[in-house]
Amino acid sequence: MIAIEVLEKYGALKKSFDKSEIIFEEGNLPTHYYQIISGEIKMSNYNDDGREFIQGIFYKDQSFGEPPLFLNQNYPANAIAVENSEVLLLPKNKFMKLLEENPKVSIKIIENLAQRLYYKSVMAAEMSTQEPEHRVLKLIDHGIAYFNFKKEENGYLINFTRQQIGDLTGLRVETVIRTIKSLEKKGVLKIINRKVYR
Amino acid sequence: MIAIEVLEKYGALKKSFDKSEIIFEEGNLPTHYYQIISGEIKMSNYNDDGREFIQGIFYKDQSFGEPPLFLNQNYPANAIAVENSEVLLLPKNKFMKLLEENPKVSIKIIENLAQRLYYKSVMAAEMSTQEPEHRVLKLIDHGIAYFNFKKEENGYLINFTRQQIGDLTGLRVETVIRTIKSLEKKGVLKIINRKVYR
DNA sequence: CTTGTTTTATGATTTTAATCATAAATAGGA
DNA sequence: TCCTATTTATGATTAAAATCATAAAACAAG
Repeated sequence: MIAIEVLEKYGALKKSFDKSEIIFEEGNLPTHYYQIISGEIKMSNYNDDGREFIQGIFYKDQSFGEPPLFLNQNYPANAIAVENSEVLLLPKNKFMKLLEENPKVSIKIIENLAQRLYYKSVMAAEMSTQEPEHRVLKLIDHGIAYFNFKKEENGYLINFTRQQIGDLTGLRVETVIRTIKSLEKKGVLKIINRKVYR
Repeated sequence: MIAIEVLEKYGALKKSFDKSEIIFEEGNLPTHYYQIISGEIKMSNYNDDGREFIQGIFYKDQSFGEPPLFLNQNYPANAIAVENSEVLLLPKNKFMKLLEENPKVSIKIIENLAQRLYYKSVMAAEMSTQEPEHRVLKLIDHGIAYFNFKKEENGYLINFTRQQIGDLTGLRVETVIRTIKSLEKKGVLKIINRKVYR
């Protein structure tokens, strides 16, 4: 998103997070801008009885957690490293200075937020009104464009577990497993030794 | 959001929409920035069997439909006037010029998008994992802060129909009616001649 | 290489909101 | 003011995904 040199110029520091390590927690006030150098970070909520909902998964060069930073509101979700990851942290006041002095960066931020809002709009409509097959397929097709699914000989490899797909679509693992099976039977995707291709 | 004089300086024109009139449709490419002068606009989707999902409801001084404008993507939803409304329209190229020449406006846009993303994050988590009572209550409490619910002697008047609440939360009217009844019985809100107060 | 954990898998049962049916109350328009 | 459409309301039934139970396969860690 923002060039690393620019971030470092304003005083950003690199920090490493082990797999499963928490980066920030729901309910806390934001203090930094976060941008991923390497690894994979998820933002998610846990409801009253421990069920997870994944707000989004972020990769190299992507930022996360800005909305509450701009609004001075508490984080609505947790950020957790899915893999060992390196993240650049820039304190809020320095980040705001960076923005003021680099109007082009503001445009980049706008485009990024717009992109995420677009994804949320599409998924919200799906999740509220559509049946499981529709939901899962929409997530997968969206993922091809926005998550880092890689094209292989059998199609795009959907490198999400069934559980992750469930947590992203609001479905249960068993339902996802059955849904994917049914989608395969209909020929819209392939399962090759348990991996899903589209 | 953006001062009317500034918008007009860049060539924005006022346009009136009658109740139920369509402002733009899902699938079309954005051409303008829209900001409400008066009235009420909803953005919503219709799924395969005609069921509606309301993405958001917007009032005086609010803008809508920017994400696809910034991304050059098709609108993911329709915009329809809920009441007779007046809207300022600014063509995309002039809007982009305005942004470039007024960095402070960019910050405003960022804050606005951040706000909407925050709402969507909260509602997405609710809609995917929580039971109807939780969902409806979250929408109402969110609405007190962000929709224009007005404080009256009995509390905040939730000026949504049961159907609208359903379309915003992904529930059916009957379920919303029963849920609201049950919430009243628990004492968390009031129903006074069919109107809901919180 | 062994062991513990995660992921995928399947069948049976239950729960819960959707659906269907019907109607009264209210609001809005002619 | 009357008529029509919308909104609220309630009961009965159904359908669909969640839940529960159980297990094999794959993977990761030591």
